Amino acid sequence: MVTEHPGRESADTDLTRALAREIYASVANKWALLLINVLADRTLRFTELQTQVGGISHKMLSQTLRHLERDGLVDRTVHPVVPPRVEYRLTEAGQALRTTVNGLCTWTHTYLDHIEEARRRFDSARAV
Amino acid sequence: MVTEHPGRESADTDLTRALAREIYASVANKWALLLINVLADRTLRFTELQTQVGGISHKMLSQTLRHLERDGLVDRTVHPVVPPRVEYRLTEAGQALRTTVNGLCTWTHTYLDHIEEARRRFDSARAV
DNA sequence: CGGTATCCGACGAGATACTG
DNA sequence: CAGTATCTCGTCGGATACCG
Repeated sequence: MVTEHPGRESADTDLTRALAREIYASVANKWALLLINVLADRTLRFTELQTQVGGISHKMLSQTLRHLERDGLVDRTVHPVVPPRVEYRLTEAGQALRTTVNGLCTWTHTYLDHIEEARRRFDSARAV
Repeated sequence: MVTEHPGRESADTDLTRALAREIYASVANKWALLLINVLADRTLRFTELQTQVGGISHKMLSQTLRHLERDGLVDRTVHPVVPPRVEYRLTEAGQALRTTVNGLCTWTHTYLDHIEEARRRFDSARAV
C-alpha cells in the first residue's frame, strides 16, 4: 500500500515504510498520548488512570493500555493480592516520548486562545 | 462531559478543559501530524502534498487541510491562474509544532526495532 | 478491582463521480 | 489542478453486563 520513494533525502523524518507509518499512527492517537502524559513520572493503577485522564471509558482505557503494553511503552505489574492490584508505569521507550508529549501539551496551552480566535474568524468568514 | 478537577497541580500539562482537550485531540491525529511533518519548511501544492505524504486519499487530504486551516495552523494561498494553483504553508502556530512532530518522527525511528521485537514477544506469549 | 465480551450508534476513511 | 458530494464500509468508542 505504501509507495516506495527511492530518492527521498530526509533520513529521520521518513515515514514511508509501512511499519514506521503504522507505529507512528498508533502513537499519534488521542488516548495513547493522554495516557503517556498522565503516567509521566508516576506509577498508577487502573482506576487511578481512569480518574486522572478523565473522560476515558473503561473499555478504551484497557484497550489502549494493552496496545501500549504490546508495543513495550508501558509496563504492567500484577500484584497477586485480593482485591487485585495492577500497576502501570512507563518503560524506557515510553519515557523517551515524554518530552514530545509534553511539548504537545505546552503547545496546546500556548496557542489555545490563538486557535480559538482563528476558528471564529474562519467560521464567520464562511457564514457569508 | 469533561469532569472538573479542582485540585489539579500541574499547570501546562492540564488538559481537563474541554477546549484544550479538543484541540489536543484534533492535532494528535495521524494525517494532521503527517501533513505538518511534510510541510515543515516548504510551501507545497495540493497534489505535491498528496504524493509527499503517500497513502492519503484525495478526500482526507482536503478534509485535514481544512481543519488545519480553520485552526490557523496552515495558510492557504490561491493564485488566480488557470490551471488553479493553491499553495499551503505553515503559519507561526504550525511552525511551533515542528519540533514536537519531529521529535515524534525521530522517536519512531529510534525505537522501531525495539517495538517490533516487543510486539513479537507479546504476541508469542499470548499465543500459548 | 481489573478485565473482557457484546451490542450498537457515530464517525473515519476509501472509491467514485462531478464542478470550476 | 483543486475541491466537494455521495455512497459504502470498517473501525472507534460508549453503555452495559458478566468473569477473575
